[in-house]
Amino acid sequence: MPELPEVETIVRGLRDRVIDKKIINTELRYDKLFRDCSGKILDQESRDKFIKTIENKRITDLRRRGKYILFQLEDINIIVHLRMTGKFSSDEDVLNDKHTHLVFWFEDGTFLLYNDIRKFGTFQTALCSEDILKTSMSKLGPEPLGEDFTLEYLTAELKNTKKNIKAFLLTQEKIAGIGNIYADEVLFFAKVSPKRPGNQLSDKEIKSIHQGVIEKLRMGIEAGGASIRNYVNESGEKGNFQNLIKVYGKKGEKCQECETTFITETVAGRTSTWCPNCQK
DNA sequence: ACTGATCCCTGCCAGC
DNA sequence: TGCTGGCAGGGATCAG
Repeated sequence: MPELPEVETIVRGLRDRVIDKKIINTELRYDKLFRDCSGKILDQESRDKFIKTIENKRITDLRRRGKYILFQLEDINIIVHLRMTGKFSSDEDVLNDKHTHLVFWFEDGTFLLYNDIRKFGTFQTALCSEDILKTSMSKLGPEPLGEDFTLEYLTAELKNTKKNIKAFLLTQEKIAGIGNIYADEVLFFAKVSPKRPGNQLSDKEIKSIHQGVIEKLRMGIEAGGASIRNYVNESGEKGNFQNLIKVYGKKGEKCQECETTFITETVAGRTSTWCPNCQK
């Protein structure tokens, strides 16, 4: 599942491939893919209109914000969220795959396709900059690898919440880009149980969580993401972070630090795995 | 302020 | 073998 490091890997790989390319045709095969800025599925008329609007536009920029990918097409924006299984590819073998839902054809004969087995991914259209402000992307909290994610910020937010730390880490409005894998890994790193309320964490624990967020996400990017299930980057390559995972998904396995058997339970509505001995 | 359920969707796996 | 049911998962949304 693409989280910040996976999305970052994809965007880095895609930039050279699509920036400055002019779209001459948009082949949409799944009616529910496009949404408006509030997330509502576009009806046929709006869809057709939008596709017409981006015809002959150039992709002028491609950026990541949290887990979102922002395509800038001159004056128009498309905000993509890959959710669980969304992928971009330029592989001809995938063109006719039954899960390929969109193909952008470029002037130079190349193409970019979007493939998504579970169809959870979304393409939000933002026709003007005011539209962007209405999307959930603009409600995101600080980038965890940016300068706004300071220890002071994290401390203030955590002291002020009764929410358990796992739920907090997954709240995109507080920190952008963390999902279930990196949340579990960060908490193992920080030796904190996912169930601990934010306002009961010590300064030392908050510092470890802060450090863990930065360290684990950096490791994830460096490894080219985590290929759990079927994540591959824009070139169809797997990442390596799955080999560096210490706790996520290791139900019934033993902690490599202390040999205690991990606990797996639903916390914050997500399957969570942790070491009851190391993580207090 | 926060929790929990529901929805979207398909692949996969266990059980019969 | 082939069916069925349950589960996984991000995030929006809504009820409590």
